[in-house]
Amino acid sequence: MTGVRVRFPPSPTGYLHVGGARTALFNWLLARKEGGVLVLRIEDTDRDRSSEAHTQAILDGMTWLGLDWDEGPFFQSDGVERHRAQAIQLLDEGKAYRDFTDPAALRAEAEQKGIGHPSVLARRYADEMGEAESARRAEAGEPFAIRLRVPEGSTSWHDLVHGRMSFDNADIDDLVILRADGSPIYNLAVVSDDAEHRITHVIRGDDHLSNTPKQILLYEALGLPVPTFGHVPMILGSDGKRLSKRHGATAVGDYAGEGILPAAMVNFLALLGWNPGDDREIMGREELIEAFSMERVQKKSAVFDLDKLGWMNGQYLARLPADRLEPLVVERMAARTVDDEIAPSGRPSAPVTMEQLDRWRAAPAAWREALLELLKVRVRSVDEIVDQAAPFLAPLHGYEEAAAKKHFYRDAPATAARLRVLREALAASEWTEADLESTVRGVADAEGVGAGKAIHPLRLAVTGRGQSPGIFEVLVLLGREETLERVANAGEHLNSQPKGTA
RNA sequence: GCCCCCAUCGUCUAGUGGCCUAGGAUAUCGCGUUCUCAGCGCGAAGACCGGGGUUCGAGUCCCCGUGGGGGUACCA
Repeated sequence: MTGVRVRFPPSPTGYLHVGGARTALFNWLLARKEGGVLVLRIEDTDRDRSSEAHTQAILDGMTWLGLDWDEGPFFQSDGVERHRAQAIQLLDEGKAYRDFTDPAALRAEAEQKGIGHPSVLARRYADEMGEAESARRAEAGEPFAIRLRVPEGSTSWHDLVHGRMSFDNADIDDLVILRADGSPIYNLAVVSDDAEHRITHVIRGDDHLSNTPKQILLYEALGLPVPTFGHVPMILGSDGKRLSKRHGATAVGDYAGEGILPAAMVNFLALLGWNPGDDREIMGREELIEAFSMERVQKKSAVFDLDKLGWMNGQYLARLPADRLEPLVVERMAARTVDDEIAPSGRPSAPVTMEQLDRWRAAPAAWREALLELLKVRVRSVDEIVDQAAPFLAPLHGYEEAAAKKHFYRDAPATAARLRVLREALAASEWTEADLESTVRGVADAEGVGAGKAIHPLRLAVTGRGQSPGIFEVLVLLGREETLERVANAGEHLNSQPKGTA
């Protein structure tokens, strides 16, 4: 019997957070591994902070990651009648009681009397009042909250990641389960909904560890089957603090926008608090599902390490076939396009001009794919590909300063002369990698200098940068005409430089 | 304050009493390949939080401390 039913219940108060995404992933992996069902439930009971836009953002995040769900999305708010009925049921059965006190006043009084839990006062008042009086005041329309009467003893469970867990009930206060305004409180709502959805395994963040005994008490009071719990570690920022905005991007959508591949993100997230038990790191979806097990989930919280995410993304990028990479590149280019024609190129994350985008689209597929083959192995994100593709798509707007200093201006007259020779040789050369190479090396030999003396200025001349893929591959893609023009431009640039030698 | 969880290289982790002079990955550094960058190959440096036990033997078990995290709401 499989019958595993898990759930992911985000609250739509923001975008899909990487922590939430990781929790969702573990649930998804477990469901897929066991042939079970993943239920998506939007916990929208906090009306003030919830929004439809956020709900959509979360669904989008799930979809982007490729985490599909089998049932839902359900909405917690749709269950309030049931929640309320269950609170009343507990009241009727004497497992809960009415609290007529004012929350702030009760808290103040408890503090003043040195009582840890305000609820002990609430319970005392309820008991002193008696059921008849309580019912009478409720009947009279006096507002009241409903609190669970926590029994004596202790509450324990076997946690899938922490093992045996046990809490003394004396440390658990009589939690409110229904507010005075008739709305249910979170702990009742989750329990009710999870039972309603026949959830068998509650896999959630560590931060719910101390909610668990309260919820178990609720299951028991309501006579509902208690699911299996597994509390996965939280994800922290680089400083060991809870991951938050100030650590940088925390929404999965941010990473989509930075050119991270969903497969890389999934792989990376899976390895945060879990490992397959061997040295594998790059693991595809199916491989992850196959290897996943709650037994290997870590107890220790993990730090979200951008460096490693970047490395992993680079691995995925390098392995992605160019024809599948192409649409992603176009997407990122389009997203970064600006109307300004003279957007500075050569700077990382520079805006993409319409001209570049148009040229890309106009280029033959074979050319685009050849370029991607060259670029994809030397980057960590799709956006870096966009950056590095720029010199191939638009005229140069200047030369990288440090590289120009080194390869142009150090001996400007000689460099200019050499570029002239180079241009002539190139003009006469066959346009294949091998021919270009012997042409360029031939020029260097003839001048009695190392090949680097020809190659580096040439690279700078045609790409405007000090770094690029192999120069001969670059020339082939750039084409004869464009190459000759750029080399000529570089020569002119050097001649017009008053700097002379350095 | 009280309750709870956690603790191996900077980071992700392997390790379930002897296989550990602690393994892998990332990041860092060096060497090689080479026209640069990236990649790739090779190598270096880098950790069992502290103290007590238990045991012939402890990174592994127990206790205390310390540190970090979470909870303690008529938030979710």
